[in-house]
Amino acid sequence: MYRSSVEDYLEAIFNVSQGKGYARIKDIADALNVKLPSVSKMMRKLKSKGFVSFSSYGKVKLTENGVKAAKSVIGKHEILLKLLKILSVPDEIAQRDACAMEHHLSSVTVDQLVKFVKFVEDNPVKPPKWLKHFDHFCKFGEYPCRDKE
Amino acid sequence: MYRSSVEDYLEAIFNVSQGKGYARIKDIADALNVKLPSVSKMMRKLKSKGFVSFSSYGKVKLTENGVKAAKSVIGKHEILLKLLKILSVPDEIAQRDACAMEHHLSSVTVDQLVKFVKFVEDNPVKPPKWLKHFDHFCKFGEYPCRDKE
DNA sequence: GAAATATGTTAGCCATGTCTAACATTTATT
DNA sequence: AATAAATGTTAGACATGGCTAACATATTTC
Repeated sequence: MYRSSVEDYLEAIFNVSQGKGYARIKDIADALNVKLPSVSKMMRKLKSKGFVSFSSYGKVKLTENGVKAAKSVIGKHEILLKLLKILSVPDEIAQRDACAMEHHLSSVTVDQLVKFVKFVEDNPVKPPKWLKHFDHFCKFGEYPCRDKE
Repeated sequence: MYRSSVEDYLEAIFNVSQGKGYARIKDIADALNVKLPSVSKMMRKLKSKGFVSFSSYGKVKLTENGVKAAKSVIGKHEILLKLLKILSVPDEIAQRDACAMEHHLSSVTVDQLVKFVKFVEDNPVKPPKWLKHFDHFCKFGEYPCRDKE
């Protein structure tokens, strides 16, 4: 596979570090489904970019900037995931697609998605009536009734 | 840039061929913002995959399979574009983001997006009430009124 | 604590897709 | 038709990110 990149690594390191406070090369390799040397190589790059601190055979830790960058990626992932779920994309597929698309979302779009998800989640009526209509529309291909929205 | 790939080329060839019925290497290069040799090289690949027919210094034409593949990419692009526009992402940014994400959408997700867009577009009330509420929510950060959806 | 196992590193290769420079072919211009 | 301009090709380089094989260091386990 050729899709992984700096952002995937940051995300993986962040996730793997939860609790432990650091990541091992192996953890990252497992998380991303790549081999150890690929991780070793990438760590040099990440270090040179100031995203991680680590020395040979040691623990990988995100720097402050690394955490910031990781959170940004994870934020995109989460928001895409929420959107896809709202649109009734099955969980597993939503996960995969969110993962694949997260690198390509501009911040403007992210902002809009955030607003949309908030709009849905904060709606006083849960779930919002129109969403129920959407569910119905998905199942039957037509509106539940001609004058609801 | 490193993001272009077979799918981008197919899309570009399809678009450029509209009307003329074929594409020149230069057209494609301009459309994708790459140099001529990059296109030459990719054409060999596309030809070997059976997506285009073309011979040196000649015209590039999509094969039947090429057209099919191109249309699939373009479909994804369009549906993403529509979704982003519904969510009030500015046109230019929606274009760029749709382009960047189109390669990563699974067909299941595409199906859902198609349904969602259809749900919005076919709604008897135009624009749907909830969408107007969303607009309001975007502008003011709150619902227009406590009992509408 | 010595041997076995697990983890990490280095070196070197592969594939993708980009580029420039040099050369080839077409097409347009005069 | 000869020259100039535009377009296309080839060769060779670079960067990214993946891999295997061989070696190095840690960690277990006995």
